Amino acid sequence: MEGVVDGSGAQLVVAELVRVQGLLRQLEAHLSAPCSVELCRGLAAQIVALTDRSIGIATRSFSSASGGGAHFADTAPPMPALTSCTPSPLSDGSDHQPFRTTNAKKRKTTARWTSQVRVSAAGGAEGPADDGHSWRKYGQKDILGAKHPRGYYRCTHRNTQGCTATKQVQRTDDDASLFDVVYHGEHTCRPGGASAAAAKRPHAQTLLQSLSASLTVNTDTNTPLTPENRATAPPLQQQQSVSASPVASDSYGLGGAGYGDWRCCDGDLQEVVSALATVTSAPDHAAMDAADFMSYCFDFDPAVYGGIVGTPSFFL
DNA sequence: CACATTTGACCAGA
DNA sequence: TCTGGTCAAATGTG
Repeated sequence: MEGVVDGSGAQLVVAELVRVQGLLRQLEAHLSAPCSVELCRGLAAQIVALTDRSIGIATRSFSSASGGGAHFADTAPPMPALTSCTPSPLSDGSDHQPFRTTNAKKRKTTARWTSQVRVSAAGGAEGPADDGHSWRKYGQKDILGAKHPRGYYRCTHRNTQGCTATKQVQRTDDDASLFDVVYHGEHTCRPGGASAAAAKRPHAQTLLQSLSASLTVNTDTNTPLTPENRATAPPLQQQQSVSASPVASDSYGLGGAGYGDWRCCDGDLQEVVSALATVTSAPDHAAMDAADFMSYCFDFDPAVYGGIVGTPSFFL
């Protein structure tokens, strides 16, 4: 793995995971016998808080590592979750292009963006590390006030698979080894380089997705928070955890228990326990360093993505 | 030959 | 009018 993680951070993460596991066992014991809902709720809240802390530790540990190829977004903005990107026509109707029917040069609205990350160059390469998708450069612009031009990329499979994902890459002014990468839309094609990394974490996505859904329900309607009903959900800040972790605070669901009107659903606690227990009892989890933990729990691998950190895709 | 990159021009929103 | 996002012809590469 390319990313270098300091040992103290990894130890902290492991220690936190051990505590999570202990709480899960307590919760399991309470669930097997009649118990106070409030007690279970309290345990669940502790588990959530510990999970957030673990993620935060892993993030900080990873970002402070020196010499590695990975850097985390230091100012990751809150990310509006877009369930789909508006397909843009492949041709438009400018005056001198008779085959165009609509205007594709129309500037996209800011609401279309999905994530912004800061990544490092791969081993001194000219651009950021491979992010697992294949991109085709379609433009470059000098940006006012910026030292370096901005490159515009779209998914190579735009025409063959209708994938509308695009990204913008710009070298940062203050550190030439760092790049700001803004992704638009979502990939509807199959990634290439990420497949190997995905194979390393066979069930983490599914488990954490169900965990997220289980932890976050509307207490008025008793319905889980889903991409479909998210539009009617309360403001994002009511769903966020108090963790300072950029990953956790940008995520829906995990930090949702106990905050705002969206609380842990008692009936789903068993599922939560099962999901968290599986994650924390993952093979060799005790030997995981921070990077491995992040890789296992979230949909990215520093070795593949060069340290990209955004909202895990399954939270979008 | 197919595909990717470069680059000047076009265009719409601010 | 300025700025930034996109187009598309020209060019490069394997």
